[in-house]
Amino acid sequence: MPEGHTLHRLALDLTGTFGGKSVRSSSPQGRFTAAALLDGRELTEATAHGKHLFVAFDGTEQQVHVHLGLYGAFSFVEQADPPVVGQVRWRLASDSVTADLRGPTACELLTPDEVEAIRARLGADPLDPEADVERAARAVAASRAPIATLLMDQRIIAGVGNVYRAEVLFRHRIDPKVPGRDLRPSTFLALWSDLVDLMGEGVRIGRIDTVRPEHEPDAMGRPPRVDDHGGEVYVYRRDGQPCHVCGTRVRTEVLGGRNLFWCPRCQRRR
DNA sequence: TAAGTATGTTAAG
DNA sequence: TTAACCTACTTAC
Repeated sequence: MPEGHTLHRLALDLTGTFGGKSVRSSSPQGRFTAAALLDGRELTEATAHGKHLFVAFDGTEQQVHVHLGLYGAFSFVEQADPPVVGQVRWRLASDSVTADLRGPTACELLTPDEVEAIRARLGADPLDPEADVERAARAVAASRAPIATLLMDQRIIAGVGNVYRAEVLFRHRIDPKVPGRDLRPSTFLALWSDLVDLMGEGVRIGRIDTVRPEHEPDAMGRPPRVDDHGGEVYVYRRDGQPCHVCGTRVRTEVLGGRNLFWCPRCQRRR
């Protein structure tokens, strides 16, 4: 379930599990041939920028670059040598833990220049305290594209995916189709600030929860509500169902090749 | 068994 | 703008 929070959490998990240890590295599926070059090396650190993961090893400048794509995932098991199930592109293992990577769009060993080239084309990451928010704000203010498209443009904001964009726009009652240039700068900064909070929470709890306490069903004596993807949300994939705030049916439409979800009543142009 | 779906990106047209 | 790609799981037949 890979939006930016997933990758940052993964970086923490990989560093926590394997950091400072020599690891075994292999590609059971065979498609990551460079895996063998890392076998026996010490994993120094894993880091994330947006939806990209980088894994560094002792004694080489090269890093493994992983992009999970739509359905790539790591799975951790506390076993030294579990049987391989399915298509395992990359297996990392210590004496006691094995991490298997399946279905990534990218899993490759890159030179420092190649790593830098990827980082250079990524925009501000809400999960990076050093992120250049002003640069992102300028790009948004200069664009005629809908804010819903801009939020997912990784060159502007790195790490936001389809769930966070729908949810953060709902939380701020913004019409997804408002052009970036028509958005007040203070509104964009409020969106950004909310993304910092929401995605930080996503890293901590490992899923996307965006519903404010006052809209929690628990507060009204109803059972907790968790959507298919495992989090609690206002509009994402809730098309046809009543808005949690006003009861209007949530709408969906394909925008820029992705499914957009919004409440036509709560999110009106103002 | 087959088809459809998914929190993404890239390259071709 | 569309298709292609990587995988696992759910739903339809």
